[in-house]
Order: sequence, then C-alpha cells, then structure tokens
Amino acid sequence: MATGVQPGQHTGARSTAKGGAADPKRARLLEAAAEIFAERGYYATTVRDISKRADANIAAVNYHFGDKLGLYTEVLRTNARSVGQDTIRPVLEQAAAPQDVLRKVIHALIQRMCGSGHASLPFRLMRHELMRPTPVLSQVVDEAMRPNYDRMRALVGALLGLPPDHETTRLCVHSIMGQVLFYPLASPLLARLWPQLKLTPQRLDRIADHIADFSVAYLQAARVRS
Amino acid sequence: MATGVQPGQHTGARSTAKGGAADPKRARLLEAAAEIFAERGYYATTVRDISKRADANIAAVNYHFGDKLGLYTEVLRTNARSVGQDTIRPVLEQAAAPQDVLRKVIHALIQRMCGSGHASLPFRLMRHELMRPTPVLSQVVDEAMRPNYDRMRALVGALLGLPPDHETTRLCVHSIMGQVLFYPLASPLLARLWPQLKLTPQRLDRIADHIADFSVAYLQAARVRS
Amino acid sequence: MATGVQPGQHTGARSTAKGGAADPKRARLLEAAAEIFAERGYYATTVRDISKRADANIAAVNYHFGDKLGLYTEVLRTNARSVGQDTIRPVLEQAAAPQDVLRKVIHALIQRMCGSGHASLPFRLMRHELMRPTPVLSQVVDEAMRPNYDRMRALVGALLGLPPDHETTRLCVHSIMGQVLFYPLASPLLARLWPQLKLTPQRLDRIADHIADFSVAYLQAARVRS
Amino acid sequence: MATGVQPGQHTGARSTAKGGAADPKRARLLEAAAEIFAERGYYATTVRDISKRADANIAAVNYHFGDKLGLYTEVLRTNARSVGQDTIRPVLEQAAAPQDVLRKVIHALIQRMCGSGHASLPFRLMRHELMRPTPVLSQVVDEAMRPNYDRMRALVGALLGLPPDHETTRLCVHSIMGQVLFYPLASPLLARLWPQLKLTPQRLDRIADHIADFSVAYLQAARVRS
DNA sequence: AATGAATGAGCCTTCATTCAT
DNA sequence: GATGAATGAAGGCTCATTCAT
Repeated sequence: MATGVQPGQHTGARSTAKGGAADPKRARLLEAAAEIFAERGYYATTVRDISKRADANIAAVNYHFGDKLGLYTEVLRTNARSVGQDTIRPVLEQAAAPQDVLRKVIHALIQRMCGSGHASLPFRLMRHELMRPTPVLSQVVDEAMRPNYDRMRALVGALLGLPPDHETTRLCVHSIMGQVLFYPLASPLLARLWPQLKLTPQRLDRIADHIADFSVAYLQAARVRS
Repeated sequence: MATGVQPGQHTGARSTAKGGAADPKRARLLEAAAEIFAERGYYATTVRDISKRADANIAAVNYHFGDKLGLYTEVLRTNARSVGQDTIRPVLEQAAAPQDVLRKVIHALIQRMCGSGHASLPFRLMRHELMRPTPVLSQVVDEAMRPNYDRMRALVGALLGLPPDHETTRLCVHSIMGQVLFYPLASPLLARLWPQLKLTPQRLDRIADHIADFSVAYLQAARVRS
Repeated sequence: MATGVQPGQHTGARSTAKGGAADPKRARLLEAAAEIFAERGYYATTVRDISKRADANIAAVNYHFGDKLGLYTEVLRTNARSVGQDTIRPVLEQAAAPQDVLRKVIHALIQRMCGSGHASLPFRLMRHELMRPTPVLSQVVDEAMRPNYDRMRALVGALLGLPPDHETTRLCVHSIMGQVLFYPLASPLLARLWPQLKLTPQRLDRIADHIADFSVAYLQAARVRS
Repeated sequence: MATGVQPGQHTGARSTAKGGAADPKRARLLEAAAEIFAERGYYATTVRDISKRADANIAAVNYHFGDKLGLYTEVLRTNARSVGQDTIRPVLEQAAAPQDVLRKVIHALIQRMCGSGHASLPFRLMRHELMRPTPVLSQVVDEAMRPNYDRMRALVGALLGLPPDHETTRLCVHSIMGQVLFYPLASPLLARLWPQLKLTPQRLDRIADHIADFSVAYLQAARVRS
C-alpha cells in the first residue's frame, strides 16, 4: 500500500454508484491483472504490462487501487473466494456418502487445478502465493481456505472414525491434498520425467480415481483397526 | 551465461594452494547466493544483495561466475546433487526388503526437506524452480532427479508386482512423492492452518511413518488383487 | 528500439496545445542529444550525459524515445532531412545552367558543412556514422542522400554528355564530393597542417570556387573529347 | 597515461636487452592491439579483448604499457611512421617527371587505403584518429604526416608553377587528397549508393587513373594561364 | 475522473585499473 | 617478471510511483 494515497482508497462499495456497468476501466484492470498475476505471480508482474493489457494509462492502477499491492489484494481475494466458496464448498457440503463425497472432491480439485491444459486462474494465483507469500496470504487463508480445510477434516474424520482435530485425521487430509497438489505443482518436473503424459480430461479422471483408491485403501483399513 | 567470460571457470581443484581458507570470496559468494536464491528465487534475487551478504564487490559475481545465471547454475546443481546423489540415492540402493527401503526413503526425504524446522535450502531452491523454471532446470532433472525417479519406480513396481513403467506404478510413485512434498510445499499454508504444528525430528518421524503406512496400505492391497 | 514502448511515439503535432513552449523537455532532450551525438558519435555517447545537459531525469530518454537508439534515430533523421531535403535539394532542382547549378551546390555544401567555423552538426553526425555505422544509416541514406546522389549524377552526366549511371559520371561525382568532404572530414588534420586557415565565410567561398574551377576543368575537357 | 605507474615506464630501449626475440608477450600485445584498434578505434576497444586475442592476462597491458593510452600511443606511432616513411615518402621522393610522380602517389595511396578488400591497418588506425582524435594525434601529424604534406605541396606547386605555400597550391593538394580519401572514408555510403561497386585491384587502378586525370586537367590548364 | 509527463531508485553488466602474491 | 583476484565507477535500461493538469 505504500504511502497513503488519497484517491486510491476505493472499495467495492463504490461499484453501485453509477448504476450498472459503471467504471469499465476499473473492471478491465482487474481482469487484466488477474491473468498476468496468475501467470507470473505478484513480484514478476509489472503494472506496465497490466495497464497495457487493460488498454489503460500507466497511472490508472495507482489511481484506482492506490498501488500495485492494492490491486493484487483485490484480485487475490476475489478469486480465492470464488474457488473456495463457489467450487469446493458445494461439493464438500453435498448430502452423500462420505466416501462418495471424498471421491467427488478429489475429482473437482484435480479438474479445477489441471483442467483445460493448465490450472484455473484462481489456482494459479494461489500456487504463486504458496511459493512466495505476500502479505495478503493470511487474509485469504482465513476467508477462503480454512473453512474447506475444516470440512475436509470433518469428512476424513468421519471415514476414519476419529475426531476432526485428531493428528491422524490431519495427516490423512494432508496425504490426500498432497497427492492432488502434486500434479499442478510438480508439472515442470512431470513434463521432463514423463513426457508422454498428456493431461486430457480422461487422464485427469483416471488420476483422480487413482488418488481416491489410493487414499480409501488406508482409510478403510484404519477404520477397521480402530 | 551471456558471452563466454574468460575467468569464472574454476573447479575448486586449487583449494589446497594456501593451506586451508583458499578462495574464500568465491566460496562466500556461493554460500550467500544459495541462501538468497533459496529465499526469493532466481528472478527476484539481485546480485547486489548477494555481493553485500558475501561482503564482496558487486563485480565479483561477474568475475567468478560470468553472470548471475552462471552463479545460479552452480548453486542449483551443487544443491541438487547433494540431495539426489548423496542423500537419496544411497538409501534407494541399499540392500533391504522393498517395504523397508520405501519406509527409509520416505524418512530420508522428509528429514532432508524439512529437517531444520522449515523447508531445507535445496528444497526451497527447487520450489522456486518449479514455480518459474530457469534454463537450468532440465539439466538438474537429468542429473539429479531422473535417476532417483527411475529407482523409485523400480521399487514401487516390485511392491506392486508391476513393471516400472506401468501407469499404475507411476501414479503410485506420484502419490508417495506428493504426500512427502506436501509438507515443504504447503508450509506457508500449514503454518496458518495448523499453527501448533512444530516440525521437530520426532514429529517428522511420525509424519514419515504415517506416509509410509498410508501408502503401504494401497500397495499391499493392490498386490493381492493382481 | 528494443521492445515497443507505449509512449515515445509522439510526432510533435501536439505542439500547439499550450500556446508556445509545449513539450519542452522532449525538445531539450533532442537538442542536447544532437550536440553530444555529433561530438562523440552514437557509441561513445551516454544517455546520462544527454539527460544531464537537457536537465532531465535519466529515465526521460526512455520515456520519450524508447531507448538510446530511438533517440538517436530521431536526431539523425531530422538532421539528415534538414540538410538533404531543405538545403541541398532545392539548389539541385533550380532551373539554371548546369554549370551554375554545380557551382551553387558546391557553395551550398561547403557553407552547410563548415559554415560556423567547424564541421556543422549534421555533418559531424554523419561523420561518426561513416566511421561506425548504426542500423539507422541505411534508412538515412535512402531518405536523404540517394535522391541527391541521383540528382548529382544527372547534373554531372549532363555536363559530361554521358548517362547518369555511366562509370565516368559516377567517378566525377565522387571527385567533386570528395573535394567538398575533405574540409569537414580532415579538419583535425588541417588544423594542424595549416593552422593559419580560418574558415570564414569569405574563405569558404574561395574554397568552393576553387573546387568548382578544379572540377569544371575536367568536365569541360572531357565533354570536348567525347 | 593516468597515474604514473611504476612498471609501465618501458620504452623501446629495452627491446634489445635480452638479445633478439625477447619479450614475446609484449610483441603479441602490440600486434593484437593494432588489429583491434584499427577495427574499432581507441574508444571502442577494450583491453580485455586485446588481452584475449594476445592470449595474455588482463593485467598485462597495464604492466607493459602503463595503461590503455600508453599501448595505443605505441601502436599508433609505430604504424604511422611505417606508412608515412616507408610507403608514401619513397614514392614522393623518386626521381621522375612531376606528373608521373603525382599519378604514382595517387595509385599508391588508393591501393594502400582500399587494397585487399579493406583499408590497410595503419590507414584504418588513422581514419579512426581523424574521426575522434586522441591526444596522440598531434604527435603523429608532426612525425609522419607533415613531411609528406610538404612534399605534396612541393610537387603540386611545381606542376602549377606556384610556390608550395601559395593558397592555390594548398587547395589543389586538398582537392587531390579529398578525391582519394573519399573512397575509404565514404565506403559505407558507397556500399549503399552503388552496391555493384567491388573494389578489386583493377577497379582501384581505374579509380586512381580517373583521379589523376581529373586533377591533371586543372593543373595543366592552370599552369598555362599563370 | 483520468492522464501524459516526469522522476529517482534500482536492475544486471562491463569497464579500466590495481592489489597481493 | 607476471598474474589471478578483486575493485569502484559507470554503462543502458526498467521499475513503481507521483506530479500537474
């Protein structure tokens, strides 16, 4: 945010001021910024490139969002909310057998992360954030990620017959998430270690099923034992 | 690398010239560079900061390593070799029951990656490389990673009763690697989602055992079926 | 020119915006650049020195002209046009006896090149260009020099009674141009070999007349023979 | 010369110290420096490139010649003496009819300046000096150029029937020199304005003959008149 | 509400030079 | 006598930001 700039203190509240499609420049900036931030991350992105892609003046970013970090904050929070609440949460909250829910959430995550050739925009943003966190990460974790982490623990705990905050429950959630994250995160490695692999939708379904099978094998065995 | 610079092609063979602390500037540069590259990645690191931390002139990097990329190449390859050849490979090549080898390699990976409380320096270097690969990545994959990937496939294939290049073998290797990588990769998330977690050696052993148990559950069940 | 920079594509059409002294920084940069480029040539000139002389920030060059080469291009083309199209071409195209035209163009060239006591700014720019051509030279030759070279050949051809592209016609044009160019080109030598020489306007007229006499002697003799 | 460096105060006097082919490194440096200085001029040449081409250490130039300018001075003076005294002077001093001497010196100059594809090494050095004089130029003019300039004036004066320091004599010398210098100095222009031109030895002879004819036409006519 | 112009700090690299051996 | 190591200054350029309108 740097020094407190007078005009850059807008919030979403102003977006209804002039009726409907007001402030198209601001919207275009957000859209352009999301794409470039997703591609290169916060630090490697320049406001010049954003302005150019949005067909806006170089000073527009500072005018509308105060500074680069202000723009990034808006982009990241919007996108994180979108994926956390609109995509993952409904799957986790559907009424179905826990095992089916688990399988469906794995499919959803894999498709959302690696679908259509490359990871979805919100996921790419988060992937960068994971690598080199900005001051915005904590906010985003609280708003968009912890709720789903808790839901996952509840789900896996139900399958295990253990409470959601039991250490084993957590470790199992991590085992599942780690398997899923491996594909988008290690893709530059996979491209070199297994060049034949093409992440078609069918292949992604096959991968998701494998992860589900792999995980359920333990969850079932552990439940029996306990 | 840019234009081939005359000097900067040292191999360290000369390190006995003056008795002990020969070529300290070069070594200090490598050390400082490793730390800063690990923290910020190649692109966000400046040679000024490296020089400053090594207490060297800014032109020293150019003199000893040609340019920034030359220095980075040396740092990354050294670290990758250290992990891949010195730490992991001996574990994978020891004569023991496959299941024991698997468990031991998981322990070794976890300890090497998170040993000192947070992601280890070589791993943090690779994490940045995964996010935004440099021209050095391919080299490092060939030298330090593919051999161990192949050994892992052989090991897991033996446990599954499947050939090393069977799709299921590969997916299982990825499932294991994904679980391991989750902890260093998602550490900024974990720090926020499970703040109580302290990665003590004991805890890391517990985690490694969990990953081994989690994985063996599937590998055994799959073998019986086939 | 490097990457296409958004700004820096001004054409000066806007110079009436504020009444008179609009865009003074850009104009001052051009002026300062012309002088320093003329003195030291493209390669030995630094943008820092230009900025300093223009009392502008060092980034101003980049903003207004993209990069050093963009600024140089504008300087060189402007000056070349000024000489080639505004000064020499009208003389070559006037309706008069060929011999008179020849004498007048020699006078015009000498005055334009050495008028102010030493080699003129546009000529000094071209002198450096001759020594170590930049990518701009070809452009300038095509725009500002070839047309006049062709007109000279037509003129001399008419005097010789030979076609414009006859070898002898060309060699005669070169003989005339060489005599003219000698004074600005070899001025560092002349200053030492003939220190008494002061290039006053009268002296320049005397020199120009000599060159015309010297040249016409051959042209006339050759015409009779052919 | 910069600051007075102790070891760099060698002169040619030392070259006989150790017998015959002593100090080969120094000689190699001189040779390499001559080539690179001739190609790029003093300012654009780097001591690194010289050291590299001479297969010498980067500090060798400073050791042997004090600094870059010391090396350049030695190179330039040696070469200027060579061309002035060994090539041009004998032609100008031969016993023959003045007109024949003039023609021969024109041929010699043209061949030496443009022969074998590009100008001879000493001429290329001088050409750079002409464009952007260094502090060495005055020395070189006195030692190697003024004597021949004086001989040329004597020669042309004899043809004109005028004293050597008559203004017309000087202007005629300049007219001749200008025609000759045109080809090496304006070659980047010629390459664009007359691309078919190839400076073969035959073509150079043709050009030299033209320059001689062109000049003699005036010299003879002027003599008759006076 | 919005922008073209301008800024200062910082980037990587290369320069001629000097130091310690 | 000669060299590898090291240095400080400067090179062109790009950055996010701010100013004046």
